Amino acid sequence: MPDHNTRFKDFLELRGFKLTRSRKLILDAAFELHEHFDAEKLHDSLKGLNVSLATVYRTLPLLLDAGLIQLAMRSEGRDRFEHILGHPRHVHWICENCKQVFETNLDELVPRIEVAAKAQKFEINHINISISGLCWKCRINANESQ
Amino acid sequence: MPDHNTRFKDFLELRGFKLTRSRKLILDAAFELHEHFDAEKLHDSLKGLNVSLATVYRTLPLLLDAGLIQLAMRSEGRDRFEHILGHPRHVHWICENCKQVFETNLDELVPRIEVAAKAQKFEINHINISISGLCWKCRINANESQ
DNA sequence: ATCCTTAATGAGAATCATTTGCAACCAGCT
DNA sequence: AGCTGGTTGCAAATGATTCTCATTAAGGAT
Ligand SMILES: [Mn+2]
Ligand SMILES: [Mn+2]
Ligand SMILES: [Zn+2]
Ligand SMILES: [Zn+2]
Repeated sequence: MPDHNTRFKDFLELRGFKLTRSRKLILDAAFELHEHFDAEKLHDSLKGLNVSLATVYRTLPLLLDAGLIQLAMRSEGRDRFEHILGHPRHVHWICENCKQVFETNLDELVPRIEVAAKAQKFEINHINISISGLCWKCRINANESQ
Repeated sequence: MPDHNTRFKDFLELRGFKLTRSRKLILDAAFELHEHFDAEKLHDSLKGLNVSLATVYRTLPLLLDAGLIQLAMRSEGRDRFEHILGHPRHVHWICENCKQVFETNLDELVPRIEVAAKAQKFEINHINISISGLCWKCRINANESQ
């Protein structure tokens, strides 16, 4: 059984929640998508399995609490998530023009953040760093057309 | 005339937009609020001045484009903004329990981010760093009750 | 200062992601 | 197999944000 499955099982047990068919399917779908996803995309990937969109919405907070997924960003009016296990922490670079999202390693920034956390006795649960601007392709186009 | 006023005027002129009564009022209100605000709070601070909420929503993107305000965070389903001029860049530490927001200086992290930006030829427009977890007060309470 | 053109506004309706109510269901335990 | 309280699908509700449209008012021209 994959790591994330046992982790979800343990989490639910601890909370007194039940491991249901829908929850299993949603978790697996979240780990089969190797890109950012919103509730609807996750639901689409379960087409034909009779899992309701409402249940997807209800399960997302559980996966968040369990530390299995995280909110990657909010764009175009929707929350976009990504699964965590197996994906190292990273920075999101979002091009305001073409909306593409690039990722870079976050490790080098973490020690400095942890120092700041210690200074104020803050217990870090989740670090979100997103940087918006123009990707190199869109910079070139912007220069050409000016 | 305050710095932000001339800046807004110039911005609107450059874009061929008009400097209207409502826009002036909204800008001033945004700089009189010295805390994070959402559209409704900004609108409330204009109570009695006959500025519609729709116009507040329409003006927010202008202030963003003009670099006068920035999206600080999204919480409880609403976008929260803050004015920029006079406020140095900072990290947001959000307590998941009491929802309080703390701020720390961001300058030490910026050089590293800029190196990463250069490496991928990304033009930074806005850096957003928010860290969620537990503030020191809520950590104590969490320990006591366990 | 008055005209003119056209963008901007207020008010309310519309949109749409997310949440919720509820009756039927089912996971976990005896 | 029988209980029981959590869970689900479905549909309706919610609420932040956007849009429509008739009316108003910037601001350049006269
Ligand atoms: Mn990512
Ligand atoms: Mn702030
Ligand atoms: Zn781009
Ligand atoms: Zn707290």
